[in-house]
Amino acid sequence: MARRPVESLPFARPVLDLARDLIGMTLLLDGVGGIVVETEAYGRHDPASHSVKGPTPRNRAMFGPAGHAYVYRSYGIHWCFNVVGGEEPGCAVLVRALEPTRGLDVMRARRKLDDPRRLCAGPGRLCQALGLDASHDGLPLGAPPFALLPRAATPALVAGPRIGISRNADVPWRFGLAGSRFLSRPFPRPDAAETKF
DNA sequence: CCGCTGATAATCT
DNA sequence: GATTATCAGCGGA
Repeated sequence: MARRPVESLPFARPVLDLARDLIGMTLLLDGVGGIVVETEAYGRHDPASHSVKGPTPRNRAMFGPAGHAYVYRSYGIHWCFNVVGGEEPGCAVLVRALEPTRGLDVMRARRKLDDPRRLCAGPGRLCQALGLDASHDGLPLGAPPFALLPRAATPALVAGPRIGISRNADVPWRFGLAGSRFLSRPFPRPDAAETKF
C-alpha cells in the first residue's frame, strides 16, 4: 500500500540526520518551491536554539508534533521556516535555501527578481518566494498546502558552521548540497584557515 | 567577488 | 535597553 510521500521520512530521530536527509527533497507550498539545498540543525539544549529555555509562545511548534512547520519572524522583517523533528521535542531544522524548480513565475513576481540563483538563496528569501508566513506555523508538512517529496538518490553533502548566530557557533551543523549554485552563502573550505598563511 | 550598514519588531534581560 | 537562526543596497577589489 502506497504511503504519502512525507511519511517515507521519519522525523523523530537525531536532528543532525534529519538535517542531512532533507537535502535533495522537494519542498512545495501550493505547488511552488524546489529542491532543498541547504539546512541547519537546532537541538533541544543547543544554546543557539529558540528552544533552549523551554516552551514559549513563539517556539510552541518546536515542542509540537514532528513533521510539522515552525515559522518565526526574524529581525522584525523576514520569516524563517523550520521542519520540526529530532530525538526529542524542541528540535528543528532550518531550511536555508532551495533550488527553485516549480512555480518560477510566481516566485519571480513575489521577489521582484529574475535571477533564479538568488530567488530562494536564504531563509527569508525562500519564505518570500513561497509565500510562507505565520499562518503556516504548526501545519503538517504532509498535507496541503505543503508537500515534501522524497529525493531520487543520496546526494553528496558539505558541512560547516551555522550562519548568523553567536552562541554555539563552532559546531558544523549547517549542511549543503555539494556543488550547488543555489546556496545562501558558500561553505568555507576545510583548510581555509591554513591557506591564509 | 567580498564586506559593511541600516531597517525593523518580537522577545528577552 | 539589548539582542536577534536576515536582507537589499552600496562601495571597493
